Amino acid sequence: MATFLFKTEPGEYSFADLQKDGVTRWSGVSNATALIHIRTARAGDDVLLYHTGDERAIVGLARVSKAAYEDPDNPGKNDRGEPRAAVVDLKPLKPFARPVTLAAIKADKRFAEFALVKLSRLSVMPVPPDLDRLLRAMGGL
DNA sequence: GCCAACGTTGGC
DNA sequence: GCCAACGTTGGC
Repeated sequence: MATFLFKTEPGEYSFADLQKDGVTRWSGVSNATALIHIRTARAGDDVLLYHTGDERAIVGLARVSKAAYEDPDNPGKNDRGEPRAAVVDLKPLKPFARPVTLAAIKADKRFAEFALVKLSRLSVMPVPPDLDRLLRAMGGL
């Protein structure tokens, strides 16, 4: 099972909103690289939710409850026959006991090659298993 | 508010 | 196909 990191602007949709909703369709990803990653998401995969803007921290753990599918509100295929706009359904698992800040991640050399650090504009990225374990430990999970 | 680091668009 | 101009994201 894979783990991903999804970014969100908490003023638009926060982990608390996800907890309130119970399940949500994660739509609006338009960046080509982010779409490549989200298309690989399967039911049961985990998602670390990161708040951009003022918070800049991983705040919660969520789970993919429905694998990547074509966004019904933005249908169409790309030239490889994949959904042009891919979405997943996401449900909350639990908030981090301690949010893991971007500053803490950047301060740790083990994260030097992590996409969150290297590709600051990428909104959906895979989390390697070793970094996944580290982040959960740092977050008090 | 600024701007670095991208991605996208359109003229050629 | 190249690249200048423009737009966007998100950290600072």
